[in-house]
Amino acid sequence: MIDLKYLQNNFDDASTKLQKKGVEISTLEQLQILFKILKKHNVTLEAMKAEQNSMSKLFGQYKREGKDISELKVKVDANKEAMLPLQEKAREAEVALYEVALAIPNFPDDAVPEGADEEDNIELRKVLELKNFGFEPKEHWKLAEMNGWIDFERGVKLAKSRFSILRGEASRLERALINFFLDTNTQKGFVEYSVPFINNAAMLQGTGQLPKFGDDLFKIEDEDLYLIPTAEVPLTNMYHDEILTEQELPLLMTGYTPCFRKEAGSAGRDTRGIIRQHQFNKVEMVAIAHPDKSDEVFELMVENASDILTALGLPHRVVELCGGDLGFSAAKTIDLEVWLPGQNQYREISSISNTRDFQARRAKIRFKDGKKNRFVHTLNGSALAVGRTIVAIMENYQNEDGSIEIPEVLKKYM
RNA sequence: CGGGAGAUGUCAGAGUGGUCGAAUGUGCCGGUCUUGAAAACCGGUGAGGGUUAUACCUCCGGGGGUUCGAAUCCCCCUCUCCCGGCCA
Repeated sequence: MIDLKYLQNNFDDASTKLQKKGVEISTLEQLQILFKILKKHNVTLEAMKAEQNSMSKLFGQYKREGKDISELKVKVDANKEAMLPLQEKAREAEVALYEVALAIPNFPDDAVPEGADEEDNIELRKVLELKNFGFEPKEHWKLAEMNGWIDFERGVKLAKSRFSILRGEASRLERALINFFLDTNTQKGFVEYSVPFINNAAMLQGTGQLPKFGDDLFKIEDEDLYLIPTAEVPLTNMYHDEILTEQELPLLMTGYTPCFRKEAGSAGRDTRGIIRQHQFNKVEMVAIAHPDKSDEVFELMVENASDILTALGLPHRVVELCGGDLGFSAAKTIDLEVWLPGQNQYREISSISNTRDFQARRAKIRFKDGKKNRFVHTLNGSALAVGRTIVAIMENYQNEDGSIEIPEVLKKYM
């Protein structure tokens, strides 16, 4: 959630920033009004409560001393009655405020490039030369068929479209990649976790998926539970509603989980192959950092993900997202896009974001800065998306006859 | 899933309608004593919000109710432990 006090005191600046993310000024004006109303109600209500408390204390004292209480009772009853409608109003104001506030995206950093969509993203650098195949490289779904690596039809039979089955060597490759990623991340200082793949609604609100993006989530029937769309949710929310010490920051975490997404708005996109599935595996990095240090941690995460691709011999480019392409929670995002020769294009394989204090505010993750509690910064990034790495290996390591080499660094894992 | 017990400050643990934000012990901080430490003794010490700082509000697992007033009474939920069932 954005800092409502900041919005209150720097309205012009805040609204300029949020226009980069397509937020209407009228929405922000409404939010500002709701915030003022709630504050006003709370101030009067607190004063009335204080009055009520002191009269109640007197009440007990009178009784002990055997004094007459009838007059006091009239006053106390009147005050109580006067509070009721105000309490109701304050409650309504709070509900209305949060309904709007929870749907407002994060401020982009000042340095984030202007732009409307991915066309305006900035390529920072390319890593590794593209390979010259000397023949027409095939797309991964063609290679999957030739090698018997992916069973698309039976995956659909078991669940529905956008589910698939990896077979034999492909399945082993997936297992090898997960281990390779986790080992690499651990060497960089990230602590490995195995977490629940189902989280409750409060956690999904903490990282920003709820309430606005519930349509993208698989919900457990009759329960307050959802399949996680990314390990970012459980890893970040491990510290939900906690106050950390400054010494334990930064907390660097990594974990492998399957991810479940409805892909509600993606009908017709990437329908062939396993680029876009309802269930996919991912190894995630999450960091909880001191606000003054989160930029350093961000660089570490980008470098780590890029190094993994380099170790796998996969050409890729590093792209900074423009304001219009930033996700809901992100203040800044760098995508790593891997080269897919079969598709003749770069495709996202990792996305690393600094959410600053946006998620920390929602999830109430703070640290002790002297006597004061301050919000931490939270960061997340893939290292890496496993399914898409398999695609990239298939397309980049294919031979003319359709056979696929295994990258050198993975051989000890196979 | 069935039966029983429980949830209070760092921890342990009292408190069954007002003087309770909460006894006592423990831990922690400071002091006395000591060459130094330990022990002993004395003093201080819960959390969140809010404020420049005070005031003030909230918090005894969570939510609702009764009452002028709730840790304490009533209802619902969650979690933990024990017993039984089922089970990887």
